[in-house]
Amino acid sequence: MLLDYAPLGKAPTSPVIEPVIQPNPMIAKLGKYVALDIDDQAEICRITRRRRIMHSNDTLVREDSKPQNIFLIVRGFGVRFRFLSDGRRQIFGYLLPGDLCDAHYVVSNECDHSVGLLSESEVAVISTADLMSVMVARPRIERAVLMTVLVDAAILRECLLNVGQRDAFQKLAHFFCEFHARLDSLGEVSADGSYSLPLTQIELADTMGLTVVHVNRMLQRFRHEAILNWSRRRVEILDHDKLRHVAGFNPRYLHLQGVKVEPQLAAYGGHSAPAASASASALA
Amino acid sequence: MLLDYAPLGKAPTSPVIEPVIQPNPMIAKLGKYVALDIDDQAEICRITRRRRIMHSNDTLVREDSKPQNIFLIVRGFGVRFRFLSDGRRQIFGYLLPGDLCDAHYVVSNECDHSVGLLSESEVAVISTADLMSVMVARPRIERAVLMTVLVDAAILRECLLNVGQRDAFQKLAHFFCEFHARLDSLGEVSADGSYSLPLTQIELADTMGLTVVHVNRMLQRFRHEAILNWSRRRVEILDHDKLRHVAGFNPRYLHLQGVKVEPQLAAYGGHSAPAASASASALA
DNA sequence: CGCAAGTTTGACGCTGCTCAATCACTGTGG
DNA sequence: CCACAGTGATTGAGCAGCGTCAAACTTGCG
Repeated sequence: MLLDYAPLGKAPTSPVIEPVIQPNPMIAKLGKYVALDIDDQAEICRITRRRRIMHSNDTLVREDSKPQNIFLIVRGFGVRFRFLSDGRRQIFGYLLPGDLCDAHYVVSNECDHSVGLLSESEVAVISTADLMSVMVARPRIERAVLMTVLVDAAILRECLLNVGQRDAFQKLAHFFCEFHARLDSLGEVSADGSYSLPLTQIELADTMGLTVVHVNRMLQRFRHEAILNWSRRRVEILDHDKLRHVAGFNPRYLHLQGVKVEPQLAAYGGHSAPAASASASALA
Repeated sequence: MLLDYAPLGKAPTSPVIEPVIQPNPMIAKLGKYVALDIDDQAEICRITRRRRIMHSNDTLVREDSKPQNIFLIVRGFGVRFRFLSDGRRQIFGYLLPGDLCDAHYVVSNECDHSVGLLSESEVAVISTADLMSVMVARPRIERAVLMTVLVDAAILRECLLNVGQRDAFQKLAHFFCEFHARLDSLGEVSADGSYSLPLTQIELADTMGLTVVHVNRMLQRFRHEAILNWSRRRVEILDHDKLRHVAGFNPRYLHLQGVKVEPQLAAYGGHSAPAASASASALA
């Protein structure tokens, strides 16, 4: 459901999409939930201007630290996780372009988990103070952030269901379905249905509460049953129906439904000069 | 027990603490995160005025339905859960007095899970339209709702860690620690450290992804090791240190820290000076 | 080229599941 | 007042899914 805030800018003079200055994945993401007006978009551009290129295995946020900054994934792939004292690790979820990592510090600036990167990534560095003041000044942005947090929670619930109730084979099937859906909505799935996933089997194991050895055996089973092929950081889905069936997958919880944005629109969901934005009109 | 006085009649007697006539668990809860002014509180009272007494096993929200109302637990005990097609059930969490069930419908009014009651409960019935408009009109309330959603997500992450990484004995230990902490912050733990928990072993099993049989055996082990006693819907902690040690429990994720409110203050909105100024400065 | 990280394989064993029966408690109706 | 049913708790025997340990192999990278 989208809130119908009236855009404050003047009405569009033509249905033609305005020229775009800067593609901004945060606008693309938040715009899925709330129709942002031109000033909202400008503010988002402003606070996400500071960019940094970071590398695989870099840590964005360390557990127990009190960061002054919040990060946004612009390009790349992040993980949320926590270690137990005995070395076991639970992965809580993955961050894709447009994902904020994370709004959580608004509650308490002490982190209850770490965030790392799984590939070379471009991140926007947002000062917490900036984000806070923008959220106070621009209710639509606060609402959109609330929405993303709610969707994250839905993903987390699904993950809990997965880890708690399904067997190893089903867990993996569900995992691959989820990433297919999420990456597809970002336009990151190739025409042949394959997608790149920069994880190791260790991450898969730590996501589902399994061991690497067992994950490996299940992957072999997927290959053997001609359902799916995982190799060199790429997932190739051979039989999507069978995969969905094994997983019992229902993408509803991802809340990607009607709002799948065309790749070029998503990329250009950014700051446009005088009139209503592409994403706002797509959502009206 | 909870009567519906209008709080507007009395003026604040001091510049810091604005007395609230009516004990309202939603105010108590939201007030932990954001300093609500007297008008915020009045609005909350207004939208939570419609009350209903409901029974154990009643369903508040059914998966796939499109509810027009959001419920708030005033007194009692709720569960969030979802069934899989083969009858397995995952419990996502429990709702205690003050908990909203749930803000989730703000994103999409279709529910991805059900909510039921585990004891006779008093619930406030809030129309989604009311909640939405109050959140738009009163940014502090929206912020506070965002906070509660973030805390819920933190609880969910901890639960995932629990289910994914710990063995059955540790899972249960952690569960009992969490409820000790949450109920303690509501003043629901007796002096001897015991608390009432209206669940069956079936619920415990469906919470941790175990079978009833195994849960039962673990409970016997807790008894045998003189750590904890579970009988007739009551948890009696015999050795709190040992329990915490087994669980590896760190209550940080609950975000109950400084803000633990004295029972009588909780009734009055938790609006004590230091906590209020702390969260107020966060908003400034 | 050589090392480190990740993947794959095999043997073995434990944690937790399945199935199935019995027991305890509570509320119901005759 | 008791028979009865329904729900939950408890027990036992047997077993399998997944973990552990250990080693070999493969890939990527400096």
